[in-house]
Amino acid sequence: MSQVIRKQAVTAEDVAKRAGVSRAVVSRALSSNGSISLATKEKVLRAAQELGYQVNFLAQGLNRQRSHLIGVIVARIGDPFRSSLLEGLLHEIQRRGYQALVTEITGEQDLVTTLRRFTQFRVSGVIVTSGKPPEAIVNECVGQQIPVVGINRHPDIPFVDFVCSDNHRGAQLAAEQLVHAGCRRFGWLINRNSTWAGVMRGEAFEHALQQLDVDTQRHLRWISASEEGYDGGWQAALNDKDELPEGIFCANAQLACGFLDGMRQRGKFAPHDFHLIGFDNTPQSGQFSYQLTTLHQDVAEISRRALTRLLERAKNPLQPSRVEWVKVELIHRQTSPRIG
Amino acid sequence: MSQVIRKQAVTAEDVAKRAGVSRAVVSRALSSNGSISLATKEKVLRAAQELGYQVNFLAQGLNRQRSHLIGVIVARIGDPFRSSLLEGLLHEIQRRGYQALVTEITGEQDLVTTLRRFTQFRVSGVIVTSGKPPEAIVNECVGQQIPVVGINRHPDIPFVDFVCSDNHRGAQLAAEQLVHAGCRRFGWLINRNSTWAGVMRGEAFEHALQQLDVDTQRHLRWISASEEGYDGGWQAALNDKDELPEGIFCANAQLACGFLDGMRQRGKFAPHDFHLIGFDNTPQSGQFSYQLTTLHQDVAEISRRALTRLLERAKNPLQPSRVEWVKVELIHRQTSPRIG
DNA sequence: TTGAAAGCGTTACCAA
DNA sequence: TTGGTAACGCTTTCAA
Repeated sequence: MSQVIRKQAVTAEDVAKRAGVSRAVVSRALSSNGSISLATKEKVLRAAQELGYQVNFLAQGLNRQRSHLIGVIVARIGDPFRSSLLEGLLHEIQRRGYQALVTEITGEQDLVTTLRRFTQFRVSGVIVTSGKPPEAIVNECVGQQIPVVGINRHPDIPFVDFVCSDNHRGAQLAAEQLVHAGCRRFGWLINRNSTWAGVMRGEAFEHALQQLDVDTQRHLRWISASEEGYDGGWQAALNDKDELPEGIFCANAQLACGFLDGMRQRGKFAPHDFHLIGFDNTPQSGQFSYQLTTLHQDVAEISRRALTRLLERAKNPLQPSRVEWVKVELIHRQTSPRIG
Repeated sequence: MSQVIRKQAVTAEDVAKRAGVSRAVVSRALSSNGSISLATKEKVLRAAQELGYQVNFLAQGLNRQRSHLIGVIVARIGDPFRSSLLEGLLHEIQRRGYQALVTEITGEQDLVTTLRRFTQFRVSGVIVTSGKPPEAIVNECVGQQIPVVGINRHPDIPFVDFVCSDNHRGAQLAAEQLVHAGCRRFGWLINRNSTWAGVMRGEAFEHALQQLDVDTQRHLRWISASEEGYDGGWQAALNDKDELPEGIFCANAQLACGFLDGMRQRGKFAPHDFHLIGFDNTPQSGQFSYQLTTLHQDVAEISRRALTRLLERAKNPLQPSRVEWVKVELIHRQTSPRIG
């Protein structure tokens, strides 16, 4: 039979009493901070165990001026890539003994509110995976010694670190694959109001094609989607009435899947009628119905690096801003098969 | 030029000094808790504004014995339905002025750790979307007056509320659709170690078929997937060598998409060779390549109800456990088209 | 090594 | 209506 016993939480005071020592000793025993004899330490730990003592993180954080919380800013987690990034971050945050505070923002203005709220909780760090926080509010964080790291964001804020997939290399791999596959006319598919990462991939793609002697003025065409995600790609495929390029590179996976489906609807198939390479390598892109050739973003590695940067900067807040480029890998699937 | 000014956070003391009042008055002015004259209130608010004062939530929480945090337990957010549920919950939590503490668990044993950690932050409530927490630890929460609500979980813990999609009604709608579409032999696709919700859908499906005069002993067959998600469905389709049922109901969307693809691989297509109805209505199920007929789970409504339950129970912790069934809707798409 | 005591920033009770 | 003050539970300095 289940019994609910209403009880006050056990405090350090209780443990101290039971172990016959002072509150201070209890604190030392549990935080291994300050000297204590092995005997008393064990005595205290046993007492704590017996009483089921749990530190009150609010009190601890108040005293230390820092909680064990890490704030994470996300957006549109319905998007498979974003949810897998969040998953990676949660995993890493928890692995290192922190607890994630997650906020989903829907517009840039939410960023200020959110960041401010994070500071009110005295977070140990902030991870921004979406939006571009105004420098003023980021400086408030920096001023309060709260490390901030941006993921796949434009690295242009002092004292903030950035971890990005290597878009440059990714675009290069895509360009090489398409050129070697024999494509001569190219397309670059991206939605309006794309993120910095998307824009960068496009520029890098153009540059990489030029390096491969493609006359991008004549043979590279931009295909613009009016909205983001699957629907954007779908619409773009249906609306684009110009000649279909032979090799298309796309800013992300969702857009690519939508485009692929839109083209199917029009009776055009990859790789027969065109080649298509996406970005992200979401689970969906590997499914039977898509089999999208794509650049893989190493979410686990990105997450690890983000946390490492955060903890590094906590130790040394004023070190110069660092940018880390995480390796990407070309996954060969049906929409642009491996050559040779 | 950006300037980082290192500064201590502004405290209520600072505001008090500036407004020429006591700390206590500042607290009242901001929390509208306790009496205060309009004049002084405005004076204080102005001072707070000028100094950019932000309440320290750690201190506030310590004093009030309750933070503005709500703990959310999730798993496998790579799964589209789960990420959209999380999205709905985050939205609702933020809308009500709380902050979400999110933990992803990978096994049942993480639940205890997580729940305990939530209590250490003195959360205002806990939302469990995955796993089955041991009653003992839930009772610890209840004992500390922390409301707990389960989503799509088996409602069997005292003093805990539950919000579930109406699986019973969903299965009934599916059965009716399939029967009316002329199916005579039925299949029920689910993965081993399914959640309670999945199992319930299966039982309800069987029951609904019986109500429609189907001899389920002879004409309902279970198709079991050895793993969950898309891959589970895919494998099930490839491995299942018995006669293909005419009408198949599936425990969730991912499994259904995988099954659909696996069948395609085998040269079988819906709705030509069989009908298929899934659950969840994830974005993917509406895409051109799947067009899955499916039961829609109203994530927004589920989230709203969950929060409402939580706040209700905070006021009245010992009220009897409540279960709310949220309406589901059959979305007619290609894998089992609307009849007539 | 240990304990006393001074915070950490709020809130809430109780007098005034 | 207001201000003083005692919590809230923990950490850390400083003496002992």
